[in-house]
Amino acid sequence: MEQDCFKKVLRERGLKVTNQRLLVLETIAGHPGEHLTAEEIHGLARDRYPEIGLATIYRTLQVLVELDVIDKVSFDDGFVRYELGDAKKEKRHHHHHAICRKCGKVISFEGDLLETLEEALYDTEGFIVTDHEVKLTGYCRDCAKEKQEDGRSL
Amino acid sequence: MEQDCFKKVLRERGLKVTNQRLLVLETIAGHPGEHLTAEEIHGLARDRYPEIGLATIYRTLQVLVELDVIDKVSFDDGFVRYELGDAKKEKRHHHHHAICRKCGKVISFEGDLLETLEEALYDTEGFIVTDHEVKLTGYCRDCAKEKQEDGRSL
DNA sequence: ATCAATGCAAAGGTTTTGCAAAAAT
DNA sequence: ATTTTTGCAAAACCTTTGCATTGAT
Repeated sequence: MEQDCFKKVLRERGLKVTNQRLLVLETIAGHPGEHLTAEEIHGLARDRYPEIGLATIYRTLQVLVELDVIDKVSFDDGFVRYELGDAKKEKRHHHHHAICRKCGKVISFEGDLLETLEEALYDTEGFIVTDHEVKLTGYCRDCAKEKQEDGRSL
Repeated sequence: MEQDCFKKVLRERGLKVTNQRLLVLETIAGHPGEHLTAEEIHGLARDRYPEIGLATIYRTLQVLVELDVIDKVSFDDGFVRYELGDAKKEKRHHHHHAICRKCGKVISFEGDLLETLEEALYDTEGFIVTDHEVKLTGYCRDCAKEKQEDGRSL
């Protein structure tokens, strides 16, 4: 059970197991593939626990990031977003994102290209990689089309 | 001359060539390899142009990003940072960053691993990549050592 | 002369913090 | 019983916006 593991990790660090912390984790885990903001998580969590405060969400997210349970991602739209970390489950997944500069649409995909890079970084700098993110920016199919049309009309 | 090219790009888009815009670009160009925040750029720009306002910095940065002259990067420390874009100079450089989770140190390095990924993305999704960033998080040499020691002592 | 860009100050929106009350160990 | 965590509200923070003035074409 995923939850027991989380409880154990909390206790190992001397942190307390609270309903709020379990709920935040469950909320994120319940929306796989999405990139929720703190406020979105707050909204979802309140469905099941109406008195939970936004500050608790933020504080819990910090804890979860620190414990490597979730990852922070940012698509440069002014929000920090969170998604379930891969580190715990398998050795390495490899979630990457392509972000449209025009409409902001995010395409997620997987790929395994970074092993050699990460090894080289350890060899040359002694840097130990615990997570990675590949962020591609550009134009999605629809916006690329529009952009081409705009160019013609100008 | 880099500046004449920039002036041309501005005029092509119907934007005006102002001292402030030139100064912001020069400021960023004058600090290669650094990842300046808006406020840092403001501070540096004011040395040469004391009356320049922070709002102008932000507005100029937006323009420069839109013109592909600079790139936005974020190291999840609450600041958006800017660096000179590579797109203009050569076909593709490939600046990547390794960010220490503990001390925040950023190691920049280069690598060319993404061509196949970008081609695949175009083939499957029609997504046109204009920029990319590889962000590795982990522990730098010093912090990795500390972390190991912390673990022992607990 | 026209229209965009600037500077200032105020507003906006996300995230953090202080503190008393509540909950977990 | 002790210590952490919560919730609320206020504060802090970076960034954007409104508007009159200045500056570029």
